[in-house]
Amino acid sequence: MRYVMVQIPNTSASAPQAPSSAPTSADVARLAGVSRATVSYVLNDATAVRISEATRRRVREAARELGYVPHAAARSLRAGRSRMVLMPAPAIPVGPLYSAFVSELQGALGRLDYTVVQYGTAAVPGDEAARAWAELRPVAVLIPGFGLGPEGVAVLKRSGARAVVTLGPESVEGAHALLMDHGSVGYAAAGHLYARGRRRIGVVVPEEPGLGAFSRPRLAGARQALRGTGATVTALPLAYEEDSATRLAARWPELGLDAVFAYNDEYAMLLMRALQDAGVRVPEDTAVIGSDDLLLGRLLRPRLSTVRIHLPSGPQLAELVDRAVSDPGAPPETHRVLRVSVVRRDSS
Amino acid sequence: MRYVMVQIPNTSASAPQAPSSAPTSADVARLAGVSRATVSYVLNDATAVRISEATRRRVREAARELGYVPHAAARSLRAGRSRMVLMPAPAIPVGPLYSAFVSELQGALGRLDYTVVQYGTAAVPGDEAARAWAELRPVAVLIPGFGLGPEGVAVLKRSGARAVVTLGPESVEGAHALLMDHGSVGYAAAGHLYARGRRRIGVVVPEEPGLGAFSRPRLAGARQALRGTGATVTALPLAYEEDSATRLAARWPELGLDAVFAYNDEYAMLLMRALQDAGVRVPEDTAVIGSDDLLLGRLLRPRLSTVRIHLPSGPQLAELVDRAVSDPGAPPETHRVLRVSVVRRDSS
DNA sequence: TTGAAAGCGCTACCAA
DNA sequence: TTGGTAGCGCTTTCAA
Repeated sequence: MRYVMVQIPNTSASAPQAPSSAPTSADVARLAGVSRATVSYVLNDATAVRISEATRRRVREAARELGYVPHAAARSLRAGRSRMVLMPAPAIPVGPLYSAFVSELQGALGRLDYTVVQYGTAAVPGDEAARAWAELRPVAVLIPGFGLGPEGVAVLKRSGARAVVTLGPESVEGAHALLMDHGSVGYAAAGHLYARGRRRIGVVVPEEPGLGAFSRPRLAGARQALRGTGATVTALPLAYEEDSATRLAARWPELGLDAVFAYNDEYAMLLMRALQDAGVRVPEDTAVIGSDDLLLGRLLRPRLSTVRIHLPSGPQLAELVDRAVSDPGAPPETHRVLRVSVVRRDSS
Repeated sequence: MRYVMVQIPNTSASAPQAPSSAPTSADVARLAGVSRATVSYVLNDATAVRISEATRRRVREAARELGYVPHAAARSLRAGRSRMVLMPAPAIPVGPLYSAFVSELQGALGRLDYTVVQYGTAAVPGDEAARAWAELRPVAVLIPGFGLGPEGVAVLKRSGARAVVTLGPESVEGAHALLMDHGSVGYAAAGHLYARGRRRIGVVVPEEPGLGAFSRPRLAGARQALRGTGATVTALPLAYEEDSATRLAARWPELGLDAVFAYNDEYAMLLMRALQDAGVRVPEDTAVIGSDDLLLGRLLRPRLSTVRIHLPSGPQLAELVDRAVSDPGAPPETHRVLRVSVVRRDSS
């Protein structure tokens, strides 16, 4: 006859509250000497049932003692819905403007009792990614940028997302849209330069991949602002490196430009320095304007003119999300949220 | 006799695949004419069972047709574990350095088949937040910054987190630690200034809340570098605004400093401009050094000296996480990951 | 005032 | 090769 070693599971009676695994509401119930239902009532402050104060205390005490933490997945599985708002993290590093916006938005949604989660998207193409997001069954999805097609929206909605909101250059069929038309940035910049008497205008287009989504519309906006005026627009590819700026500045005489919209303040600072080093006077020979109104831009001499960009307020967007969640049947709203204003300093 | 209008639920036989709710594996099974078990086998490419090619195709076809997306919560509830790595989003807007690091890390973890999720923490105090994170039952938690106590770590572990890793200034009982000792930044900066012959050294301390976690150790590091040398260290509160810098620069003569470590390149640029405007010559009267090696710092004249900070590589950290998850019993590792090097340019 | 039990969607064991 | 089924942790009727 042979004997076999058997490992006794440590949830046996001999080890009442083994720390090997997370305590469940059943554990709490056992310790408090009540049913699981009662535990649920107490911990969720259910108003429909009346539980004696003594029982409440016992349950709370037991939960605290065990370090009970409810299981969100189990809860939302049972409930059929969650309070998770999913937001794919932008693939490219994004500036302080956007960071502040996201942070404010998270706060506002948190106050409405949503849990905001940024999904580390990496570089998965649109409708593929939508499936991954849908697996989490978020109640709402906020998608910065673009790359999501109507098909992706449908996947999300079919899997229970009650609100899909895109924050990007164009609206997508079936989703709410916060239109951030970067064309207006280029439009404002070019309009300003034209008003200052400039007629041969360069527009910096970053070579960094991933910025095309912003730079293309900005260039197009500049073109549109000058359409029919006789002024010219020249696209100027530029990498975010000193070398690249130096090379571009060296070509300046042959380009014959009298102004440049440099995509944003960082590229503007880079280019302006290179131009000055190459003997181009700013703003006399060439006017320069950036965007984003970074503090650092004000430190240069001449102080950098810029296009200030106003993103929507967090509470405002949170409100939209909440409304959409409450009434998923409502037709998609489209808001143009990117407001823009020119801040003229000394470089233009 | 009275009649009552009854709304026929659209999951009835008359509407086989109503889009009202997300299709489940049972729906797929029904459409394919197989059992739910078979659906699970096919869609998960289970190797333990052999399913005929014809059946596989039928199942796949049905899933595609219904737009079936598996329910992650149900899956991990059943499995008892998830592949979610949770990372609280830092409360304060953080620079490109850190963004790049996070992005790289996400990629690396993604390649190891983890799902990275940034939890919008807002400003919940440490051990309170830990409970919220624990509700999601992540398999690992990466905590940037600090503010989490041993109690929080325990909560996370008890609720199933197999790896808890802190990325911050000090290690926490029970958790793996990637020690990012910002003292070394101050140490390197002050050491450099001393080696350049400076003896009365200012250290900028940002007034912005939330930066204290970085600025305090940097200041302390500078003090430590100069301990016993006879050189002095003066803390210089500075807000990230032109006014504040102007006021500080106005006090410069009375401060009698011959060098300043300006927290980082941004504050350094701000202060250097103000100093120059106030007639202080850089580096002759006062040497200036920042940190982070921003491109923009090279654009100033004199070019800004800086302390370059090297964060750990994403794959390296991903490896650590994966190891910790595989072997949760292993003792916590502590790695000093913040490497630092001085880049001298013209301002020091 | 409390408890028993069903069931959310999924996977894995065991039988057929 | 496929199906039946238990059960993960939770909430919520319905009964007692």
